[in-house]
Amino acid sequence: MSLRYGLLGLLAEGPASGYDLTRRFEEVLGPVWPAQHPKIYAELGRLTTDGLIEVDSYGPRGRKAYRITEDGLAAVRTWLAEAEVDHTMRLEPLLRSFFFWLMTPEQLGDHLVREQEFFAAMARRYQTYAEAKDRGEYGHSPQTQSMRVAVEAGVRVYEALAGWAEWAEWARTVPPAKP
Amino acid sequence: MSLRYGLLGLLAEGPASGYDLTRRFEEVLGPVWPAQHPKIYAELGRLTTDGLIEVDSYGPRGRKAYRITEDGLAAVRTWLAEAEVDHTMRLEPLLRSFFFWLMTPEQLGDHLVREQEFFAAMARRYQTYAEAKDRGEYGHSPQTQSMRVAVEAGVRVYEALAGWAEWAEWARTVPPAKP
DNA sequence: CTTCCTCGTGTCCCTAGGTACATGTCCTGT
DNA sequence: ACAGGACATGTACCTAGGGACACGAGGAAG
Repeated sequence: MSLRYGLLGLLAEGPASGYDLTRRFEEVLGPVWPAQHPKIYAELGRLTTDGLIEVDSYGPRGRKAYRITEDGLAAVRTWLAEAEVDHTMRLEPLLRSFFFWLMTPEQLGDHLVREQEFFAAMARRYQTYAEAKDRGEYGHSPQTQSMRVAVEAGVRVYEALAGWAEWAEWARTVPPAKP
Repeated sequence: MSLRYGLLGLLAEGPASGYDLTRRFEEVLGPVWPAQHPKIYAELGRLTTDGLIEVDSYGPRGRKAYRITEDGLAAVRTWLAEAEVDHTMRLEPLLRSFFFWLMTPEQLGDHLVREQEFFAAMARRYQTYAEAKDRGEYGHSPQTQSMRVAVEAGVRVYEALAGWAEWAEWARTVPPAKP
């Protein structure tokens, strides 16, 4: 159901085509909620049938821009305010960490360094966005303020994971003193 | 594919039944990789066919304990060492944050407080595990050391999210000074 | 002795996610 | 003139996830 509300949420900002939404999903929402174009086009069809969105305009190359309806706006708002938050976090790197003891020290060292670098790079990337937003590069609309909040989450979570990988590498190299 | 390797990883620690594995998944791996029993039993069947696990013993009430084979152990090790890490993180609370601007201030305040409490409680829960492990309550086997590393990730990520929710609430109440 | 809970295995089916395939258009640079 | 890339929409199909349904056995407490 989250894809549905993700699309409605994006359309609440203004009309957009399936192609636009696909790009926004991969650029913006990608890391927290991946969605490929086949799913998006299919869901747009269903949303239209349900009257939550409607075609706003037709453009070149068969482009169809959709607009959110009153019902659609009400539906996202209800979801945000009333639907229970799903806190499950599916994170393969953490699943793997349960099985680190099956790796050789060299493999593990390698792995942790690469993971640390990956997470640190992601943290920096979000940090850059955050700074651009704080300089006002994207304006001060409510939407960009929400975006800023989301970006902050990215910075903090990726920094936490980078710190964790570093700590794990340290804990591996310097094992706790045995009594 | 991760469920498959999750099961193999758990079986690498010793024989277990589908029921055991279901409980370990929901107690231990649950927050990072949920799996329900129907999927687990089905995957155990496939793993047996592929010769990666075999039946270790039969118990009361039709209980079947499985044991990992040499091939199975090799398969997890290969996965850990060679398979590309999937970094996608599917996190509904962060998806929602992109759409905070659609909520009323009261709804958002409420939501953020509840989220902050949830994440803080999770962080405390993992902190408790971590402390118990550091006191040596679960021994010092390689498996528990890996578990300790995984738990540390839980503590750090949930603390980061709790801090984020608190920051968001603060940023909401005290908006940045406009130039 | 019976009731109830936990243990224990499994099927069915619907929805969601993801890859591959298919097709056509407009614009830009050479 | 034409080649290549970005724009744009869609179908088909396979796998993964998750809830509902189904059934039965063993053990503990009353």
